Amino acid sequence: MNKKVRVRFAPSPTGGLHLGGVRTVLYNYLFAKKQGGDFVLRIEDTDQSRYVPGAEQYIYDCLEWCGLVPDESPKHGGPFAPYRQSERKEIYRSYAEQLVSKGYAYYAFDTPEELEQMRNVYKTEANPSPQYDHSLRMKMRNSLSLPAEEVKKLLDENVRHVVRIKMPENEPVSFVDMIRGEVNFDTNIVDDKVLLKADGMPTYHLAVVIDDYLMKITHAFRGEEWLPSAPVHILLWKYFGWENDMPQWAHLPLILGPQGKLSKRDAAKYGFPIFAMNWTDPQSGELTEGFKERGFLPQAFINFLALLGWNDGSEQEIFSLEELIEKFSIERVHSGGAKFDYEKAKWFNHQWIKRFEAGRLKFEVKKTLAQKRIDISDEQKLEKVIALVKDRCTLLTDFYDQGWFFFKTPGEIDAEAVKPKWNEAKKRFFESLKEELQATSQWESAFIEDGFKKLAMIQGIKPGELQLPLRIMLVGGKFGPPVFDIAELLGKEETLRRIENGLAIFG
RNA sequence: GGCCCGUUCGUCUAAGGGCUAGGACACCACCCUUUCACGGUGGUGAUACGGGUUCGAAUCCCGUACGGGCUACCA
Repeated sequence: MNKKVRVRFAPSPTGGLHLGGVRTVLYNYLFAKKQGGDFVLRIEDTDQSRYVPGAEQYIYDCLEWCGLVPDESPKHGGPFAPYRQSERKEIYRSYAEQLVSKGYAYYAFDTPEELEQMRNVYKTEANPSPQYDHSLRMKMRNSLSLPAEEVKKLLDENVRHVVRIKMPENEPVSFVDMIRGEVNFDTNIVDDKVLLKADGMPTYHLAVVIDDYLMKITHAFRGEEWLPSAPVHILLWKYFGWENDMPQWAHLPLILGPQGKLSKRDAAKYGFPIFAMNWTDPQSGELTEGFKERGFLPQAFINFLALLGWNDGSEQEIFSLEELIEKFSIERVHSGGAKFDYEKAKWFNHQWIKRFEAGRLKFEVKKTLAQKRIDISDEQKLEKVIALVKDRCTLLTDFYDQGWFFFKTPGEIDAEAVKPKWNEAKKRFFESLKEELQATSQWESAFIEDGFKKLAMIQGIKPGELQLPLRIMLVGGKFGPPVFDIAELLGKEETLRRIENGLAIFG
């Protein structure tokens, strides 16, 4: 009997979607799709104090850009709605109470101040962060330590309280991680985690177990930072009596920055993006640039993320999403963290730009140019420009630097590159070139080059010495594709105009 | 401090007991190119350390070191 594969991702709408998050989605998605299963997106807004308006929509936007569209989500709907945890409050409460009545959890009435005090009192050098656990719980104010009638009174009076799991003493917990193999813990080292907060919202620990169960999740992938709390989740599955339905776990390695874990500071310090798309914090107004806006193609973004911690064992590096789905295997995911290398990320983008036909890039390039106030009316010309310059573009934004002069007459001209070697003979050459081009009816790169070289020979000047001045006249500087290709694309009229301009400047 | 996870060129990684440890990014040189790139050829460069097990260890085991994560009414 094969259960249909269902994997889930549970982002919290607290800000930008970073590389680690996208990669987790990607691996979830690849794993599910490979087996014809479902990719479920659940919104983890269990902490309303951290909820950022707009962040949920932003997550959908990022996933859509990446091409990783969920089968079920608050936005897309599905058979297990609602998928937003704030809309499932009642469910969590009743399950938490079930746990209390079974004796696996208890009510705790300690105030934040009392918890703070506990931590200060029991803090020692050997134990810098004392935990609310089996050794201390009887010294705190909860339904285990307090007389039953007092507990009842407190509950009747609606005194603020939480539900905590009662972690057993000295009980080994082990599970098999799909990436790491068997992982063992001792329950002594984990504290009595809060399951239901005083505001009635669940913590991640409770929500993840209940929702994975109710939504029939078969595989749960998440970041390595969750490994230490895995025993809490394993125990909850057991306490609810759902052990046979527990998903298989995979804890993905972290993505690291140049010095330790990848952070927004790294992004600022080293000048590379860490979010999929631009994220503006609605509170501070602070903008963090995304890969999309930096000029990445989603195919390249997905490609390099997939390879950051996984490979198919061959030497292939360029994969489409379809190929990734076909070749992905969780067994080949690394257990060690991977440092993010922006240079390599750019290389992937370059590869994708090169492999795409000009027509396929047209839409994106047009947008990029529009941002630099170059509006395209002639789409055919744009396509030709793209075909001509794309091999030298790493980011989509490079199309501006490589191609703006096809659409705009250069204002500033790098005259210094020409003037020192400028003379009467060269002036005469360009004047006669102008006349010859004027007269020609054939306007094609090879033909122009041929005429140019013949004329140079007649006048006794090396063509090489004349190419740079021509280039400067046409584009304004020492850059761009082969100069006669530029002339062809520019058209006869514009080429002649720019040669005239150049002659006026060089004298 | 405690617990957990990890460790192959600078970076991402291949090699799951057996050739001179392979590839990619980056870097360097040469070629191509009378611009800048692309491209081509070649080069520098790694099994953290110490013990075992074995005819044989990057690979299995133990210890050490280093790195990372967790240790919240955050996820």
